[in-house]
Amino acid sequence: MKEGPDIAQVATLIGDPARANMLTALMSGKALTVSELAQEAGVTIQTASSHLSKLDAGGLLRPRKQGRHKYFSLASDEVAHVLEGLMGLAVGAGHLRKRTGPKDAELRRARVCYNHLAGDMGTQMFDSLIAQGHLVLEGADLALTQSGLAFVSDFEIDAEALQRARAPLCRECLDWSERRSHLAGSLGRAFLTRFEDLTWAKRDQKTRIVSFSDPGAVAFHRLFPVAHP
Amino acid sequence: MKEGPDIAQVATLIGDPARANMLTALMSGKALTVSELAQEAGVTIQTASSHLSKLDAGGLLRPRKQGRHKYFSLASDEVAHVLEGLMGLAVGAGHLRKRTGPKDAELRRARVCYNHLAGDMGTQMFDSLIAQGHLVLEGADLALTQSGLAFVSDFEIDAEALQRARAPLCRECLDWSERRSHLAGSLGRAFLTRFEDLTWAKRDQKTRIVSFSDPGAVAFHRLFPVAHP
DNA sequence: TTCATACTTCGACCCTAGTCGAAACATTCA
DNA sequence: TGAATGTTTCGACTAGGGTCGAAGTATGAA
Repeated sequence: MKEGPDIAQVATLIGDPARANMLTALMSGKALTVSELAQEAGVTIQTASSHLSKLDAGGLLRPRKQGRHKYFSLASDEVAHVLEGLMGLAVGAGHLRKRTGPKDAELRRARVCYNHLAGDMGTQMFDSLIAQGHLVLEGADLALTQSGLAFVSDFEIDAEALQRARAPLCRECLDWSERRSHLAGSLGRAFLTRFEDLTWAKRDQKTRIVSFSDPGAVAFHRLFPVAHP
Repeated sequence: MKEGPDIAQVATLIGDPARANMLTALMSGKALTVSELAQEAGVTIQTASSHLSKLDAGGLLRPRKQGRHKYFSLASDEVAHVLEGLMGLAVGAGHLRKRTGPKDAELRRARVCYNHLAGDMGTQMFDSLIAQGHLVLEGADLALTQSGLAFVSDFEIDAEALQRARAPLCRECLDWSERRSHLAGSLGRAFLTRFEDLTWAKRDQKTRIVSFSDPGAVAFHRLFPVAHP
């Protein structure tokens, strides 16, 4: 009956298993080529190409051509956010791909959500920033306080430069494993990058797992203490 | 490659146009029947029933059976949140839905629902009983508290006798004009009977309208005060 | 009881959309 | 230039699922 800009088109796009696998792989934040995504999805390159052009036409991807390679990444934080939300619903429905394995535990502890830190440690960081008064919830929005600005500067992140960019500095992202919020936005990205620069943590290329070194984890917990660990 | 929850299943669920229309209609927060949702989606009732059972199995809906009606609402805020995100991704504006319900103002105000009071005054009574602590929600069930028992006894209703009968004492009933809960069960029936005995109200046999006398309405509102009338 | 309403299940039709092989197109390198 | 690699397009096949008619079940009304 009523037609229009419906959520069905976008959801159908995400709904195909091959495309969902591709999008999940892109949640690592890395840009991947057609061949790589074909392997992730378990289909041939021709099929993958077809899927990717559809995802691109649907505005979910950002393609970048480099020589004879074509790199795809998620179009925006909003896309990643929706995907994370869908994962939460899938977990709630009990539709896990496989039973909880060792990799699953690592994923729950710390993983990459598009380009920022998610999992148990992600929510810990978020909670700690809130508890210390560095971050405040202003209605639906998230804002960095004065003390938060100083805290971030001490950690050698140039928040003011990030603020000048048009991308939102702080955003809340709902965690599918923890069902709680963690920090997204350009600040969330900056934190993860900083962790890597300090060699506190390392991203696994194949999975979305973020593995902290022992001294890195200690430093992390010193920086982001929580009341009841 | 196959880590994390399977977003494809839930996305496929949302991806069908008919189901997407249903979910969009439910974004109003109201509970809708199978027939209503069928009309919203532009499909037959059989098709709608099939879709709704799938959405339910996927954990996206919360069904409530009410006599020969079956009301569906979104399962949680998380579902609504994801749908909102999908709408954001879909280019273009959303569409407004037409409203449903009885047109007659008298029916909206007070009417008989099976054997108990429904309509605006019915939900007022329910809300007031909850607010005064006479009634509590215990999970999915509704229970009369100690103070509620005294309150009912003061109103000369023998709740203990009703409790001995096999019919449930308290039941939640979803209002078809207010789309909110009111009191059903044998206690709900007893309340309405008592209103009639006290000549506070009179029920019209043909139209289901319950008409309160002026002093009856005053007494009713004194007995069941609400915070924001 | 009998009828009416609301919903579910069954069966069959049909059509979209995912899939891959083959081949064309594009880019880099020797 | 030609060979190698990466990606896209075309065509045909096919499975899965959305659709509705008809029959079946459940609840309420007369």
